Amino acid sequence: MSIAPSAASCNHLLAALPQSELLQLLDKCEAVDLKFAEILAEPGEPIRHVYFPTRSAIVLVTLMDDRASLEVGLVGNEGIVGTALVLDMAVSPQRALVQGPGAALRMKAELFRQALEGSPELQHVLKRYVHAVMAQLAQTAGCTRFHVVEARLARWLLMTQDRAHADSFHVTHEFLAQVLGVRRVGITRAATTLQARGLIRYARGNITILERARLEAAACGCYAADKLSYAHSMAHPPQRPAA
Amino acid sequence: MSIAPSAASCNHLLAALPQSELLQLLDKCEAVDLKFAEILAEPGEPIRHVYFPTRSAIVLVTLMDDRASLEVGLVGNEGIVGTALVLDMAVSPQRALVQGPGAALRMKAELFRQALEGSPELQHVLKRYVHAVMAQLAQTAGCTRFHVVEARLARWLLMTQDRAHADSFHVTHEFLAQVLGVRRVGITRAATTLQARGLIRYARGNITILERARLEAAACGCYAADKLSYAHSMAHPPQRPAA
DNA sequence: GCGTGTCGGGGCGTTAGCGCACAGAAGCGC
DNA sequence: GCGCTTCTGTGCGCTAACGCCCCGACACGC
Repeated sequence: MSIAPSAASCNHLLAALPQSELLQLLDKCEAVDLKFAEILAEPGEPIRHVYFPTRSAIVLVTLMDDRASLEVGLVGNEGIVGTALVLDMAVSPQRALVQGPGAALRMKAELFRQALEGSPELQHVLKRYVHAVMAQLAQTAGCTRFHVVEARLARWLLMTQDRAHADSFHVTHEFLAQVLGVRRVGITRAATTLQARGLIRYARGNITILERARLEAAACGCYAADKLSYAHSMAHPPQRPAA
Repeated sequence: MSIAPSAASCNHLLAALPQSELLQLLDKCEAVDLKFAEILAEPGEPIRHVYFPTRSAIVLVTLMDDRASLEVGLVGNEGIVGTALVLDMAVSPQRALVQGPGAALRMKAELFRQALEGSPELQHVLKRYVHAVMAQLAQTAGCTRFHVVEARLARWLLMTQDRAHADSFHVTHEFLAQVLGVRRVGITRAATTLQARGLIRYARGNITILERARLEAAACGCYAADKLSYAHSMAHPPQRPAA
């Protein structure tokens, strides 16, 4: 099975690789179609595949006591699911849950590990991505602590839009509550306000972003901070640090 | 200047290295004595040195809008300050602040980068440490969201005790408030309760842990979870993943 | 058409933590 | 010993979010 490099380069990490490396990698990948609510990894369990989303979005969720959970990462076509492997670990620390169904490339963990070992370029790109994830994680932690639900919701919608590449997508209040670590009612309130202000529209799980610019204004600064930090982490990805 | 390997191996990461690698590394290190409240790194600024604490503790703090800040990491003799370098990045995403003054080894960033490039062993150990840090970051994010100040304070004291290797250390309520991202008064309340229950004692910035076992019971499960997760990440550190 | 499940909305009392302001107490320099 | 600074304790009103429970509305399958 052969995957067109053009399709693969929807993923920014893959796109950052030199053509030759990319082709080698694609040889070991298979194209998959991720279904909504599919679980790609469970905390404590060995990682079987890594995923390069091309047109899909995955949330990383940390599970606390029983009912409580919290999003600690959002992966779209700028990233990869399975960062633990980059850090020489075999098991996932979080649950990876498909939120935006769609296309992704996946690769068996063992093949990925080998590819990594053989390619300093790949290592470099992925290490920088891991750095971006860490920075985002720290930002999210602060955001969760200090910002109100409405602003956090706005931020999340923007981040998702960036990753889903669509103005509208499927997410219920219930799901958002899990992700943001609040009650469903909290989401309802915040979403109602945003809708009343004409920034979004939603009905039965389908959310549409109407006015992106104003939604950005409604979000906390974390959204902008994240973008900046990501851009900074991934700047000049094809170069080795020695360069 | 030569540093005794015995002193160096107070740091778990260094201790995990083969003797030959360790000696090479120590050659490029210098022993320093970190002062309380010293700032080792600022967000956005290039990292000048990495630090291997041997008998000191450093907090990593993410700065939000102006007054607000939040601890996102605690580094003692199990870790290193400057993980960004392991991920091929040159700048620190957070502020690194000395909380427990004491001895550390430090190394110029450039020498460290070279050492890293020349030693897969070192890379391996550090990558696994980065993984542990990430896992802890996710845990902390959830903890900050869901757990009450008292439990979080208990957890923090335990973690600090583990890193400071002393039953008593210097931290004011004000400092703790910054670190846990709450008001000073919130700390006062929680600390008063813990003191009334006989778990700790404090006076003018000097906190003493009296009953560790009961303090562990007062802390949220995150403390235990962290320990487990760290142990898991650092298991078999000297082996390559291929082994 | 009708039931059933999913989704969104509302109410009500409770609570953890906030912001602010002030007061006592212990250490430190001079 | 005096005064300043740092550290800790208290009071008060406020608010974001909680837990719980129920209702209406829409959608889909039969």
